[in-house]
Amino acid sequence: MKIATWNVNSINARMHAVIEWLKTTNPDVVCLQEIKTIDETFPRLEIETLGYNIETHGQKSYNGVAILSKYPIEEVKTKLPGDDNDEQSRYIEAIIAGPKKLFRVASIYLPNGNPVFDENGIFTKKYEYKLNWMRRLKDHVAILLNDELPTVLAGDYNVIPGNKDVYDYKSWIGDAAFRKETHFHWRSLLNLGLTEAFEQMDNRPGQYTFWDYQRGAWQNNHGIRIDHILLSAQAADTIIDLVIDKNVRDGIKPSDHVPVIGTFDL
DNA sequence: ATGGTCGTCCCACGA
Repeated sequence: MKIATWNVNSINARMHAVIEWLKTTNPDVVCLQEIKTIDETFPRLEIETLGYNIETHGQKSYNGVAILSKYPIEEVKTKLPGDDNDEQSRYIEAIIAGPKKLFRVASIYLPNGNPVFDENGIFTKKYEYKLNWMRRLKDHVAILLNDELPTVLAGDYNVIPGNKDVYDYKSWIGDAAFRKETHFHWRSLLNLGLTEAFEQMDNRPGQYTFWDYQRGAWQNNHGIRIDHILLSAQAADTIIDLVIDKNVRDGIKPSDHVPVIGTFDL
């Protein structure tokens, strides 16, 4: 069972790359982020032709998440609890009826949070929104873990976990992805008992999932590791492999993120 | 030393 996450930075702009990648990689489940379209204009047909069921939680111009699955998708939820005024489409979870058992998957697009400070030196609404979103995610995941269903929480977390996950950590210390407050909430989430798939399976320094379009970041390997697969104990017990598919960053009209793919005995 | 990106949807804004 291959379960992947990929921030595509617009599904409609990325269709050529996405279709090529689906054909060559043949994942069973894909968590997409930044589809940047409403549900009605998601390019369903071409993806369904490749054998996928599709659930989307879209938004005009910004954000938007989706789950693709070769197996039936059940019990879809698109609201992260804790803020009734939150209009941003950043979360979708579902139960997948896999060949061996049921498991849960969530596609997560955690807020970027920059800029951190306003002109008066206090936290911006954007950074407060990020921190609050992380609190809400932790509270919700705590509830999800109660039913002991294998759970795979995959997405663009906009969090650089440690110094080894960025090309030059000193230049990132003030960034919303690397601040101490962000790291505090990240550890708090993991301390629920989640396993970071990359840390369990690989753990090498310099393994990145995002390279900015600007300043020749890809050519200079100025990357950061911000796309993650977090696992409940029941899912972590079944992981066999974890791959960052960095080759696609070299393709035609690439996303600035590359897929992260976990293989599971599920 | 400096400028250098992309997507959305037409204008800046978000990343």
